[in-house]
Amino acid sequence: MTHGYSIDMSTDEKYNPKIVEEEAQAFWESEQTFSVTHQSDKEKFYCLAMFPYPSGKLHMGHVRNYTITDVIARYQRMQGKNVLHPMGWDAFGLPAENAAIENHTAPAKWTHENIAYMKSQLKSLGFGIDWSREFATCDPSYYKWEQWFFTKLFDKGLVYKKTSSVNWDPIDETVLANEQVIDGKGWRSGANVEIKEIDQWFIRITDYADQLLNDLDDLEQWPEQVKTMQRNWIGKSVGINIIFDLSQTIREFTHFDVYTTRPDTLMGVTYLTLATQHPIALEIATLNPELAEFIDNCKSQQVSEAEMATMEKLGMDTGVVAIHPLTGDKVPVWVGNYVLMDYGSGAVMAVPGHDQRDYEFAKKYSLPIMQVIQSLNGGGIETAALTEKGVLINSGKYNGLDFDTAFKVISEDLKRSNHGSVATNYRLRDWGVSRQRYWGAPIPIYNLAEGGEIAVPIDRLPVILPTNIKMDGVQSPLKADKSWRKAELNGQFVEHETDTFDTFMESSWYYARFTCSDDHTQMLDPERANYWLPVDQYIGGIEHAILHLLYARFFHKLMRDEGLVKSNEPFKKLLCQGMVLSESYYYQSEGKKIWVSPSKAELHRDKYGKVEKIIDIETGVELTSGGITKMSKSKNNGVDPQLIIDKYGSDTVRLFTMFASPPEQTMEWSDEGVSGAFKFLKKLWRIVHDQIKLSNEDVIDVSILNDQQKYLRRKTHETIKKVSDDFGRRNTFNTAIAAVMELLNEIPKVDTISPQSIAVRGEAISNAILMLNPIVPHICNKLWLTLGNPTSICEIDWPKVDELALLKTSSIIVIQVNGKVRGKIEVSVGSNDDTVKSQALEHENVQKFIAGKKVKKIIIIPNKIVNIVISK
RNA sequence: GCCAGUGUGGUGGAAUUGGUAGACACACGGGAUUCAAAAUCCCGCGCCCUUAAAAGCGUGUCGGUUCGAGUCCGACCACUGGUACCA
Repeated sequence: MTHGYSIDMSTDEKYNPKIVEEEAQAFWESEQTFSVTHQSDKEKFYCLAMFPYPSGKLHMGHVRNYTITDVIARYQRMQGKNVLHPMGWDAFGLPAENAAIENHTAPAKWTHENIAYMKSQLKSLGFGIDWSREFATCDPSYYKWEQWFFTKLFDKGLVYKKTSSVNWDPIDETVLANEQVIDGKGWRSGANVEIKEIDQWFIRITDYADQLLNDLDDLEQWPEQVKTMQRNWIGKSVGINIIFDLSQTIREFTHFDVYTTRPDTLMGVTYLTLATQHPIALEIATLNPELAEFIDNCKSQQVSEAEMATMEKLGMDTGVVAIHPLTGDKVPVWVGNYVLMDYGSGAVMAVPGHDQRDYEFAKKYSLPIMQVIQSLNGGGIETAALTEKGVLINSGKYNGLDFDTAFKVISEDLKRSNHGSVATNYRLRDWGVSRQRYWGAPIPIYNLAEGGEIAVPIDRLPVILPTNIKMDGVQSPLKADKSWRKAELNGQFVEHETDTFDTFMESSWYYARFTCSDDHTQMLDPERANYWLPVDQYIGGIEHAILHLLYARFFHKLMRDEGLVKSNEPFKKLLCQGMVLSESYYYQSEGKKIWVSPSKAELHRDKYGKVEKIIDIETGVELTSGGITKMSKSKNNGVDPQLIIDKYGSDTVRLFTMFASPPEQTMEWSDEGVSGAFKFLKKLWRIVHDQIKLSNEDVIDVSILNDQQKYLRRKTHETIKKVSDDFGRRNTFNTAIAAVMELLNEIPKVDTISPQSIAVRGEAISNAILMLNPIVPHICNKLWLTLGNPTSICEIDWPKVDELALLKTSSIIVIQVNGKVRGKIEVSVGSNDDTVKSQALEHENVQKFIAGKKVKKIIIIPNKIVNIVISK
């Protein structure tokens, strides 16, 4: 270590984090402090962090996430609750396959090594975790129950197989994840990625769309932004399915459907667009080589929504026309690359006058644009589509109708002629759970020789993933292993399904399994699951706001309907923490940016403390700041938590992480901030050791306290009040820490001689230690004993506010003139408004501003502000 | 593109319900202690004018509501997360 200590301090008075932390951790381990069992007589609190993917070692995001969780868990424990704080591993996934190819090892080996290392790191950070409940999702004893549950869903008809699109790498002959497609090319092969249609398994989440939407209203302790995102994602809309007849029959096709939420614009339809894979489009293409070529070219695109929405929209006239269901007019039918066959009916109606994307498409291909809605401010459609709702024009008998009436009348007319009906639609699509990958839970299905599928019988579960394999990056070892695929059922040959589950399956129910992970006879033990669930506080990254949280909510409802749990929702209170950022630095070399780790950058500041020069300490090269960005490999700006733990100890890392910013915001890493946190812990250590030297036996007698002593007592209890609110309700640990720092800064203002002063100081210090305990538990564990307390701080309750200590006799009131601060006065608490008014008007500086002006009115906010409003 | 956020001193951030903008820290400057340094302690620290006090300006930009706006409303700019196969 590079830090010095006061020379006059004896050995045990030095703050040595290594000794203090090892001692505390050994104590918790030997006492089994954090192992819990369900006790129906005690109030429970289930505190859960999103479990980590075992990628190798902990990163700062993990440290932040698990520190927040641990602080809340320890705080709730001090409230006397039975706190469950478990941990496990989200162990299946793509990175293990990539690492396996790179290192020529099996994904299982890599994963288990990572788990062992990361577990040791979590222990060294002093998190109060009940490790007896630990599991990894790649354990057959875990995914067995997931497979069992899937077969239940299969029996209930909630599971089905259908064709859907994937990114296909034609060189590696493999399916690519969206993140493996870079600029339209496969990341490994560099081949142009194509869209391919394959058969996949789906779970009917859309059957639960209404529940998932409506139950959001019951989640009072979820951030509003997350609920809004989920509502928009589910995207419930009421519209009309409209049938367009073809003017001529194409093979067996006489018509097709489109869905619209704007039937009021139906008279403005000037063309219709089919997906390139629409059966009618494919049929027309057999006789139209030009169209066939267009459709073929459209294959070279990706499946991601962002890509679909931003790519150039291309289309082609099929030459076929459809009949407008209201007017009987002929409407041209186009094929477009921006309509996907997977979603909805694979066809859309285009109203370029009132939809911006249609407008741009119509301009590009010189298609007619019609205005059928009148603008409120009289605007036309010369430069852009008019998307607001309004009164219908150019719509024949519908002219003059507003949106609601037009919707009703037009839908009735369509219904009468059997050309449409009102329909509720969701943006949400069914959950595709098939992955054409190896490192996942095998989907428990037998494919029958004569076609069709059945669920693997319960007595044959789990379908075990072979782990002794080699990966080459081309084909999944599961698909390649012919003997694994073979199976026999009732004397018939059947084949195991070779697709594995989406890893969101495992992360959708792990929180429930933690309540009873030792039960190998059933998926969940109802007694324990219903005692602990729902999770009282769930904590994880905002990046999971939609997918993970929606799938987990869905799974919970599925488990409820299977009779496994009683609650409707899995997570009562949700906290989404922000990302961890750090400064990045680079220099230019041969036109390329070479990124240098922040640990190698030396900052030179001017006399105002502003950075004026950055030097690479290894090469002496001058560096440029690349800004503060998310810690990443590509910018070489990651900070390894282990290095900081080794240098300063876990308490310093925990303190800095909690102090740097409130949990929901992004957190910026700063080496100076870390050493500041360490400095504070040394100060805390010294304050306690100075106090015990004062050797005082007196207890506080409130009747004999002087003003100074009363002030410190009030500060102590104000701080307890604030910190309790910050921990329990607001989850703002940064302001809680700041409040304790303020309290400690007040202590030196009280003398060290009078016994009552020493007692009041002692009260402030003891409470500060208790309040800091959830954040920096190792040092508090030690200092609590140093203060002479006989029992461990783990057994002590959270401090209580003495309301009498909070009473004040006077308060400072700000005087404003026309909203600007012009002075301050001290008034006794309970003064009447007239007294306050006259005192305010007499204030010398205020007089300067109101002299010769007419006072129009005076606004009084009790104990805070007097605002004198004068004419200008 | 679409959905959801964020923007405050040199820096991280505070201001919880529309009521003193900058708490608490970091950095920096000055001082004490020291043979010297580290560590520690004390003082100062939004900008501008100034010996000082007072005034003026100031929460991404422009506009609005209000006695009073960082906070509410409208428009815009920049950045971030998600966008269904990264987890």
